Amino acid sequence: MVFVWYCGGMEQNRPVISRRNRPAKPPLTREGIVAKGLEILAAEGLSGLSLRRVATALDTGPASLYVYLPNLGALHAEMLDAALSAVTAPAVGPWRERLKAVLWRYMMVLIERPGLAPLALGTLASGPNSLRIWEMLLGLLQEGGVDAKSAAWGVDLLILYVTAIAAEQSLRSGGDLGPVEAALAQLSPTVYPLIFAARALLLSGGEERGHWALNVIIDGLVGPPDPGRTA
Amino acid sequence: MVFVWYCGGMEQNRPVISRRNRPAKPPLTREGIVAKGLEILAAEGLSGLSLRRVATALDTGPASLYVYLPNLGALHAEMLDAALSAVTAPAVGPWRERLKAVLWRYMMVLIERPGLAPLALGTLASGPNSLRIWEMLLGLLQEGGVDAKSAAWGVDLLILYVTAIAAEQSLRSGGDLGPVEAALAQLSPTVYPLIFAARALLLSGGEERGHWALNVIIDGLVGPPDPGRTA
DNA sequence: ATTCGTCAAGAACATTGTTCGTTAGCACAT
DNA sequence: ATGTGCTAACGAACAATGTTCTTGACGAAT
Repeated sequence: MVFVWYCGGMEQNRPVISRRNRPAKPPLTREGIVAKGLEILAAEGLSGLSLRRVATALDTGPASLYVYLPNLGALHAEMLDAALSAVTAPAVGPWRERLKAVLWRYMMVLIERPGLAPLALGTLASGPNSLRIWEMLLGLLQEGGVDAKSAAWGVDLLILYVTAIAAEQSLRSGGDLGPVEAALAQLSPTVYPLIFAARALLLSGGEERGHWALNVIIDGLVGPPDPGRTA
Repeated sequence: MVFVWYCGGMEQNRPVISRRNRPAKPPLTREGIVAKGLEILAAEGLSGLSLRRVATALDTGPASLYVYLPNLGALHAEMLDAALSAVTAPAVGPWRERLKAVLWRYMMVLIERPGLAPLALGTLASGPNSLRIWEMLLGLLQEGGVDAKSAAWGVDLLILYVTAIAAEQSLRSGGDLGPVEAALAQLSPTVYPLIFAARALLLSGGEERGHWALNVIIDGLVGPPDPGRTA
C-alpha cells in the first residue's frame, strides 16, 4: 500500500506549489470512491450521481477517478456489488422461507437506497457479492427439489424480478407519483371501465404488495407452499 | 404504473400546424418526429437516440422539436406508445391462452426493436395504447376469476415482468455479455460449485426461455393451468 | 543524484438536453 | 392594402455530462 499525503488544492493554481503545506486529505481508494458514490446516491438519487459529483465530493477532479475505475459503468457495478454485501443467508428455517428471506433482503437493499434499484436495472452484476447470492439461490432452489434447468433460469429470473419490483417500489414511495395519479384521475369511465373501477386498488398496497409479489413468483417457480407436491 | 421516474406528459392539447410547406421540406409533425425516433432507435439502439440526432435526421435544429414535445421523456413515451399499437387482442381461445398471447406479443414488440425495452424501463407508458392493454389484461384476469386486488396488482406486475425480461434479453443479445461470460469462465469451481455446475444452463435458452418465464408468472398469479382450481 | 513508475490534477473535447431570442410567414381586424 | 398579433422554425448559447490528454509531483529503486 502506498501512502500519498499530498493533495491538490483548488486555489493557488498559478505558481509552483508545494503540496506539503496543504491540509492532508485521505488518499483515494477504489473503496472510498465507491462508498462516496453510494453516499451521494442515497442523498440525491440516481440523477444526482455523476462522476464529477463524486470527484468534487472527494475534493478532486474527475480525471483522478480514472486511475481506479475504467468508466462510469464500473463505478455503478462496484456500487451495486458493495450494497449487495448486506444480503446475507438466513441460517435456519424451511428452505422456502429462507429463499423468500433472501429475496426480501435483496429487494430491501435496493429499495432502502433511492436510486440503487434503477441503477441495478442497467448494470450487469458480476461482482463477488452477486456471485455469492447466485450460489445461495441456486442452493436453495436445488434444496427445494427444483430441476437443474428451472433452477438456473429461475435464479436469473428471481433476481431480475426482485430488481424490477424494487425499482418500481422505490419510485412509488420516492415521490413523484403525481403524473400517475393525475392520469388515473382524468380517466374516462366509459372508455376504460375496468381501469376506472380498479383505480383505487392500482395504487394501493405498501409492504404487503411486496410480499404478495414475492409469493407470486415463488409459487410460479416451485408451486404453492403446502398442499402442493412435496420434494 | 410501471416506472415513472420520468413521466413526460403526453398531453399537449393545442393543435399545432406546421409551416414548412414552402421550402420543399416536409412539415414537422409530432407523428413524424416519433416515427423518425423509432427509425433511429431501430437502426442505432437507445444510445444512438438523442434529440439532436432526431432533429438532424429531420433536417432541422434541436430547438424545433420543442414545439411539438415538451422534453425528451415525452418523445420516449410517445415512441413507446406508438410501438405498443402492435399489441392486439387475440379474438378467440381460452382466456389463459389469450392472456399469454397478449403478454408474448408485448414482450416481442419490445424485443424486436433494439433499444425499445431499456427505454420502456425508464418511461411511464400512459398513452392510449398502454391504457388499452391495461384494460385488456384486466379483463382477461377477471375473466379467469382472479379477485379484484390480485387482478389490479397483477396487471402492473405482468407488464413490469415482461418489460424487465425484454430489457434483460436486449441487454444480453444487443450489448456486451463480455463481463458475464468472463466472470463465468474464470469462475472457481471450489468457491462457487453450484454456479460452475450450472454455467452452461445459465446462458442457454432462446425463445423457449421466454415461454417458460411467461408460464412461471402466469402460474404464480392464477395457478397451474389444468387440474388446478377453477373459478 | 538520477531515473522511473504511479497517483493526482488541470484543461480540454465531444455530446447531451434545454432555453433564449429572433425571424418569417399566416390569419384576421382595420 | 395595411398593420397587428400569433406562432412554427431556427440559430446560438448554456450548463452539465463522460472521457482523454497532458503535465506535474512524489516515493522508491538504481
